[in-house]
Amino acid sequence: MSYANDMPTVEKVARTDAGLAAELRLGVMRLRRRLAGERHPDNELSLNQMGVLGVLARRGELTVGELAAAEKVQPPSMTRTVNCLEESGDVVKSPHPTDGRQVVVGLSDQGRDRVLADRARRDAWLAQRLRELTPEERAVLRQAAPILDRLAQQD
Amino acid sequence: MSYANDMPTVEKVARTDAGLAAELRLGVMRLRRRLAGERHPDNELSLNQMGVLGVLARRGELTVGELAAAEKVQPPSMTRTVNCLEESGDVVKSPHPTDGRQVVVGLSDQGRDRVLADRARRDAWLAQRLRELTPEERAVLRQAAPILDRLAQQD
DNA sequence: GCGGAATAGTTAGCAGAGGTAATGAGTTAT
DNA sequence: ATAACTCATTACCTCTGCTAACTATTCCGC
Repeated sequence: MSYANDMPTVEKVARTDAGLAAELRLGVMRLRRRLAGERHPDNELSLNQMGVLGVLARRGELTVGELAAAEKVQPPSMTRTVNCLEESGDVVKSPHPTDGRQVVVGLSDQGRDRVLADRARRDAWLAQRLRELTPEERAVLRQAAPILDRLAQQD
Repeated sequence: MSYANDMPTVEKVARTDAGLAAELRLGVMRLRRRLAGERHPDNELSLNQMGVLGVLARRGELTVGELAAAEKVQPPSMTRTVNCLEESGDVVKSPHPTDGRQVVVGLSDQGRDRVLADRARRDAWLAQRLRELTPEERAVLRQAAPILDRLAQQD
């Protein structure tokens, strides 16, 4: 564990909750920025679009509202993302069978293909970095990932 | 450890590096989104501005280029953020003593006051959530925070 | 059954934060 | 002295999020 030595940016000040909050915030913001930047030319889908396709791949067809809740965005934002995905032919919108207000969104065949191919490329950078970590560090992140997501899910 | 049960969004698929990458990406993106939203009215500084003030508070005066590198953004983006902070009186720009091309950015007294006051408010939401975790979970995040930041730092 | 409240989605408009390309000013090297 | 490079800035564009306002549909109370 020598990584703290050459890291002037994040010192070991995460002792208090406030300190941990600050460190976590910085790390999350920077990592997300890097992730957004690591979008090769062959990957025409944005991070958000990939996120939506990923949720659809995991959970099957969902309504716009459910997608918005899952991704923790407001409905209008999800409408835009879904419209964009529909235009590119990756998702299909269909009317809800019993409730005429709702719209059901599902993956198209193209979208299903794409989510696999693009996910591999999309996560290549991060997966490569993960591979460069020690097994212990990976274990920490493996435990941390669901906690992070849970933090994001809370009201 | 029962949290995985009521979390359909993030299953325990983070066994492979690719799976971990995907989970981590989702968690980071969602948490960052929540963080950006949790900005009370009395907090007039944006997340990025806070980030820059935080770096200056830790590392002292830096040039625009160094700040851009630290926050992993392109120089023009940092110029804009710094200009905004200068306008609000939180940082001071001064010419580099030996190199006329560079611009040195430092915290003003007001900025130094503000970084303390606002950081407390800014992290209140996250700190509160952290307090609701178990000590073990906090320990995981405490280990994870520097790893996340290190992932973001890598070329 | 019908009229008002609630809900789902959309549209319109705005702000923040990021990027690239081109420019200007200053420094370094030939 | 001039050519080449570096740092910061300017100009412009994109993406992604938000709120507010509107439409369409459903649900509820009478």
